[in-house]
Amino acid sequence: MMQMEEPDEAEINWLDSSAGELMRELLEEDDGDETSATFISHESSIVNKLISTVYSGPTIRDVESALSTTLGAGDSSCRVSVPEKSMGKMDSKYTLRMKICGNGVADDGYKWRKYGQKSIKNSPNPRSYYRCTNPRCNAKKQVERSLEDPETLIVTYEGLHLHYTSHFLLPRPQDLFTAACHAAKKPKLQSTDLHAEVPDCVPPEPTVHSPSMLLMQQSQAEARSLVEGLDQSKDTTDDSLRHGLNEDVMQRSQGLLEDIVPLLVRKPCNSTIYTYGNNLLSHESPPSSSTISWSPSSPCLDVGIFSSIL
DNA sequence: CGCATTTGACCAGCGC
DNA sequence: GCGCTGGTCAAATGCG
Repeated sequence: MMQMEEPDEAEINWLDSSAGELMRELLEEDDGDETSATFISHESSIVNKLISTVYSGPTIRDVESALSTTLGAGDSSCRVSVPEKSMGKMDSKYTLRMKICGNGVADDGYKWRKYGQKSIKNSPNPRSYYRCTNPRCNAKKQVERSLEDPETLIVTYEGLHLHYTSHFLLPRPQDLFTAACHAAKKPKLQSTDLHAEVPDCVPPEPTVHSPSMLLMQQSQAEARSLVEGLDQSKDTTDDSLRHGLNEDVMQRSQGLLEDIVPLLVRKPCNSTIYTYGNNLLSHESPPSSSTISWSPSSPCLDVGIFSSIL
């Protein structure tokens, strides 16, 4: 990995301790022999408290983390880079530069509605304004072609996705089979259609290698990784809570990082060479099925865990 | 018919 | 205060 700007350790530590303290506080409110049913009844309050307390939005660090762990080896048809000017900013607005992928659309796993287009001064390329189609979500993005390289899109994300991507709604493996069959029959490209994400690498048959199944496997691996991270970081975590998390996260989580890092950033057209700042990196090893990395000090990914329970 | 996109109008912020 | 610019709104239009 290249030289990176050090994260704000003080902020991370504060957020982490806040999350830990809140979790302990919430657990201490329990009577100790809580059933999973009552655990479920506490989910909303736990999630709300955690979100309102520790979630400060996705950071460039999260984007970088996702990039560093999810991209494998391959061609350079699609690249993602984070401009250095965005580094170190801990707000919810960040800019990505990405090479135009096969279909020419910067699909990122979310469904966006275009609400405006504006020609920008000193730029021959208009800027398009998109808003997440989910009414509960305030996420927005701006897309414009780079002035220097017309094949590069400059995508500025703003706001948070407080919901699942549509593929989260494929709740069970048996449903995935049906969904995959349906997807294979429906060639229309949707921003949420995984065929648009990986158009050349997946056979249309709903096999275990179909996009949905791969995503399911990856998501479950991610969830497993996250729960393990929770296990290790919270020694005082109640067993029933951990069990409930395990069950729920593993059964119902259809991906976690999507709420923070757009899917394209995580899996940009199955490409494997990406840039970060001015550095070009290539990965020799193939993508693994369990690609997410999680640090207990990352409050944003903590939210990923609990939002998956909603 | 419902939904997404287009596009001109409108508004707010900023610099002079 | 005025003009410029970027961002958003909303009616019109297109498409499946």
